[in-house]
Amino acid sequence: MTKPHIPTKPRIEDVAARAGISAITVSRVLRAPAKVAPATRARVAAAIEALGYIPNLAASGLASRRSGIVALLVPTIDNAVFAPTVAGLSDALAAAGLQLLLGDYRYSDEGERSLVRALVGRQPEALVVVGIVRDAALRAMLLRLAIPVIETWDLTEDPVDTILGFSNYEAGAAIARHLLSRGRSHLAFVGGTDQRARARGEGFAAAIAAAGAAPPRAETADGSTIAAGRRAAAKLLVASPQGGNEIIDGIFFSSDGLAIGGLIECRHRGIAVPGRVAIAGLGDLEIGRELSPSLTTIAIPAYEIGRRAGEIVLARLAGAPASDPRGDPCGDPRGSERVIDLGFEIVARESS
Amino acid sequence: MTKPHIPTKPRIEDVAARAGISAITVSRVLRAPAKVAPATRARVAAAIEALGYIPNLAASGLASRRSGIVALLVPTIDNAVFAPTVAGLSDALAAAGLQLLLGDYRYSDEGERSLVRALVGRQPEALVVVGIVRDAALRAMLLRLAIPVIETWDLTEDPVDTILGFSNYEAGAAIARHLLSRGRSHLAFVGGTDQRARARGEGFAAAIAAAGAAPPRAETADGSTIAAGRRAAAKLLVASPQGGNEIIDGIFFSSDGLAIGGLIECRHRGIAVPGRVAIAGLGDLEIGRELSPSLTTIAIPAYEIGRRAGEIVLARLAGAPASDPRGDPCGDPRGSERVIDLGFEIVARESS
DNA sequence: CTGAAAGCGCTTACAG
DNA sequence: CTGAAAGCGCTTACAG
Repeated sequence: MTKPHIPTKPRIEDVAARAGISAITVSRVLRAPAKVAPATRARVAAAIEALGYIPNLAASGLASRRSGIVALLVPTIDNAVFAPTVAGLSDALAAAGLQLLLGDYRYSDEGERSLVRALVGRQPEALVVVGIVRDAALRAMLLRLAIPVIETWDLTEDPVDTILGFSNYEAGAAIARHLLSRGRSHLAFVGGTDQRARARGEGFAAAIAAAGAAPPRAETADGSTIAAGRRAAAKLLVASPQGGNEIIDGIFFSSDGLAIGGLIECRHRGIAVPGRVAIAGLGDLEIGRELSPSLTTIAIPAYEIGRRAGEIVLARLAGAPASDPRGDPCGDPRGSERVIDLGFEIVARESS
Repeated sequence: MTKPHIPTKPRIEDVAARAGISAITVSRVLRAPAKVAPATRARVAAAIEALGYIPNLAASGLASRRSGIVALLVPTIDNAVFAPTVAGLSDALAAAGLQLLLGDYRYSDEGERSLVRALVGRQPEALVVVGIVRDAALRAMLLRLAIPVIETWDLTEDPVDTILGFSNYEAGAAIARHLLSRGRSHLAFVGGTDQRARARGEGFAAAIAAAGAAPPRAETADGSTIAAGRRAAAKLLVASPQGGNEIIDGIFFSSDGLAIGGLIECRHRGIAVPGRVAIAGLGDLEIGRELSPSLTTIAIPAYEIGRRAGEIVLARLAGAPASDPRGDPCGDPRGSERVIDLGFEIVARESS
């Protein structure tokens, strides 16, 4: 008596043979079990179990033209502020059995292009991007793809498809008004070079101009580390030769990581916060709440952005129409919005 | 004169037709350009460019049996300590054109099983896991898969295939000895419920026992948040009814996030660190270096773990043999090591 | 240096 | 409720 042969990598045919039926019925048990007789279903299940069969999702996706993949493009995975967005998206998609293919382009334009090509090659059913796709060729490519493309963490009037987030420009403006309302008049901005940080800086400067205050000084920071924040703060806090009039009394850092560096640099230099200088960041990291002084920040609904992006993807895959790119007010009333503002919140704490 | 039709989703056949050659030659241009005549290559490149052709990687993987995917399984993406490992792996794989498929099982055993099945269904060429695979059925499945499986962030004598990391048990023991050497005698451990945190706690307790000191108290923490660290610290710092003899003078938290919570709870309660209680964590987060007092911690080569894991995967895919599971000392001398200890480092700072 | 044939492991209509 | 045929978009030997 020989043991039945168990193939190392069983295919659907092996399961079918063992269950004494055809491959197509095995496929049905996996995809539409209600259409299969209970007895057959049980035999197939037993065969799957016995063989340890795991469907080849690449083959399945090729045949069905549904990959079961949603691609997510982030500037960098190594930034705590995006983690909740990834988690929110992952939660929303997991419920529908969709897998997340994560690409991290390290804030490089060239990296973004080649990464999108690599991700798109996997035939994702939708693409979620942290940020706005600016490259014209890339936009054109995504448009032709005809899959849902959800841009996030920003707003624009002409998204590729749908954008979901908040206005970085308005966030910068709001924190400027907050600092001005606290009596600060010599403000500075510390930000990264990415588009969102720049927009925050522009809004910050615009609100200051609108209030008639002195234009803000600006320092560039690499990344979102505490060390980068310290370096930028150090440059700003060196007393200028012109004297007291030029002394900065409020700094907005484009992210909490940088702002914490600012807080720490002030402590090291014996500069009182908020006594002599007020400090604010963005992201509402947990540590900012716990420091002394606690950090004023702009809270972003990061998890919510991810979750809503996932829900929009699911609705679209389930057949909801894309919104009308022409913005026709008489268009299909079911057409979803193209621009969804989830807002932000100024969280005033001890540092301002 | 009609414009040539450009298909929405061009296939390799469309490119071939436009270049006036066969599909197989297009495939060669993509995979082995040196084998194609330069003139042909140029025509194909022009056609690819004109059509915006992006190869279907699912079809390509199915035909070639090489998916170009490496799967990475992490307990949670929402934990800063693993981010460098993801980055290191991503860096190593990107150089070889391999894509990272990231799965996040949220510390749930059931989630781990179903996630592994989903990842494996994509036919990854290797699997990297943060942690040790303990589930016997899962181990058996991975063994049958016959792909490289690299477990990380821990050590064990019987990895599925290869393990790369450090001894969590020894890390706990080392930090216990450090605290004892600082004259601390009433120690406590705060840790999560995951396997690695438990191992750290066991090593901690064992070293304390070996030194003849009082056994450590232990508190469980959920996750790795500052808030969880504060809660656990608060329980430990309540003076016990028995009086001074029971007062804890040193706490090891299984991660820096928790330890920072401990630091903050002490500050709120007016408990001197390290005066009355010493505090230590694990992970060497940037913030720990900058706090006052700065945080004593166990530095883990997290980026290095990811990068080395990637290099091992690449070597194996390039044909390096798997090490002999039987550990035969006379076996193939090229066989790579099964257990690679990258060590850890006690970073003594002000908090201890 | 280039191509015709076969096949990777599935699913989609279509029949019955 | 179940199955035979055709095909998803590629690549692998094999020829020439």
